[in-house]
Amino acid sequence: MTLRTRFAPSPTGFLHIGGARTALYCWLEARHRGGQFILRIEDTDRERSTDAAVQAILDGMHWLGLDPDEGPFYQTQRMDRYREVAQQLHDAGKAYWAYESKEELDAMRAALKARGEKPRYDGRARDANLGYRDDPNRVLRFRNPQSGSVVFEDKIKGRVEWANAELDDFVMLRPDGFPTYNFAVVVDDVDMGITEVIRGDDHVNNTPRQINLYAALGKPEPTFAHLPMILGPDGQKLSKRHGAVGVMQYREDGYLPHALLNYLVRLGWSHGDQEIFSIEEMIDLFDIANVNRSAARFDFAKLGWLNQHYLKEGDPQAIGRELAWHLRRLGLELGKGPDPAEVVVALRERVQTLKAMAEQARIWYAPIEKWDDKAVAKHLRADGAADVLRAMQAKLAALTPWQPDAIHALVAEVAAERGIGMGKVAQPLRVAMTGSAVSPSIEDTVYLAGREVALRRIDDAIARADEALPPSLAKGGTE
RNA sequence: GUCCCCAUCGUCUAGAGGCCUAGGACACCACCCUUUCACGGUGGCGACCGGGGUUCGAAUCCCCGUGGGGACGCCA
Repeated sequence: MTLRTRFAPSPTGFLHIGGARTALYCWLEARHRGGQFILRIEDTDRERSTDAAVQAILDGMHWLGLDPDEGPFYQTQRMDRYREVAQQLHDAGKAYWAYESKEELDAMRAALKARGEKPRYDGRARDANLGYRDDPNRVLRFRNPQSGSVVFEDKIKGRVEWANAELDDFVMLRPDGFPTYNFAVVVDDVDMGITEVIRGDDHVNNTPRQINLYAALGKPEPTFAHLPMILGPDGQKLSKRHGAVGVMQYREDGYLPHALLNYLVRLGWSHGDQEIFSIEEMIDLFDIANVNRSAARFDFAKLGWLNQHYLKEGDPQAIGRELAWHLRRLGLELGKGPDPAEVVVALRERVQTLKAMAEQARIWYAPIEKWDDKAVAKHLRADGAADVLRAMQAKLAALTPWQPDAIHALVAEVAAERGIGMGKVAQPLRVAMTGSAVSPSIEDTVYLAGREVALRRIDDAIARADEALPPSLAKGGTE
């Protein structure tokens, strides 16, 4: 029997970062062992499920490259099957109808809790033999064993034992005939031939119920692996206030899918001291049995480091296409500036995200918007700055070919002619090109601007140097 | 409240009784490189939650405590 894993999100929002890791592990486990990865949308909660959320999940998985071998399957399209299995269980005496109202159930739980017991269904309809009748409170409950215990070998947690006395007769079918989670999951996992269930930690205590269901159905149970949670940087449950939780938000924030995948795979799993994993290595080395037992905190700093690593290592053309997406989002016209792939090479050692890269690249696609007064005062109004700029302008106007190396040579030339340091030439020129004292190497900065723009900006800079100083900087206060 | 799970540097982790004076990475600090900012390089700071056992020997095994997390729905 080939291994089959599945990722089964409920479409009540975007693809959560924790869900993305679960999906990744399921996908890796399937790839590693030559099995199949199935996607199933658990949309039986009609109140909260939306089509937009389904699309968001599909988009997120596709962006990460976690495409399923089968699916997506939708639970709402399998209603007949759930009713069929429910009927079968009922006829075999393994499920029964119950009619308690919400109020009655609440009162029951409150009473139990008051006595220091776990709040749960007390099974009052279990042997009442109420049969089927039309009633707004009608639910079908599973007849869970009352004694003994359920034992399973979790691939991550090890041996887990659960007393049946802790479990209650959970609802399988709601009044509207829709299945509940525990029931639908088992029916689907059986029908879809799932051999290995990998899911979040929060499902461990559903596992014994589900195993009892497998037994009632007379089906072999799959193996289980429960992943520890991902916490926010403060150790609390990861939520919106921690920043991005939706996978597509990471694209907008300028992260590469590979970086996110690499970060996620190391969160709870490791292979010795290795930090960087190609997709092939992940597939080759990943083993669900080596996953940690404890929860991990999300660390944006490390994600940023990984992202920059992939920015530096990746193919500039491919990253350039992704950068183009960000440039357009900033409202910049690609036709007005350099090839994004060249921008990638110039900026990838200075930023951690594509978003930051696009913002820094703005100077090559649009006029300078912001002038750093301090930089202007210090470098443009410095003695000799105007002279240096005019000299550079003249040489740049005649330069062939228009290449970074050649531009660098001009800067060195101008500095040598005047017996001054490179910084005395590069900094005024940098401020002229960008409006600020910080940018990539001066030759790249000038080269990417293009000759026409470069010459014009030098004119502008010289004019600006003659303008009145802002009061705060008027008296020689250049620092 | 009841049940379940977890516990190594700030963070992610290595560690399967002696290889541990506990290793790596991110972050942080210092220095070097340098036309700015970065990148890079070198070095530094920094942890086995506490208490009992078991053992010649424990970060590693057991128990208790403490702390954290999860679950207890006609949500998934």
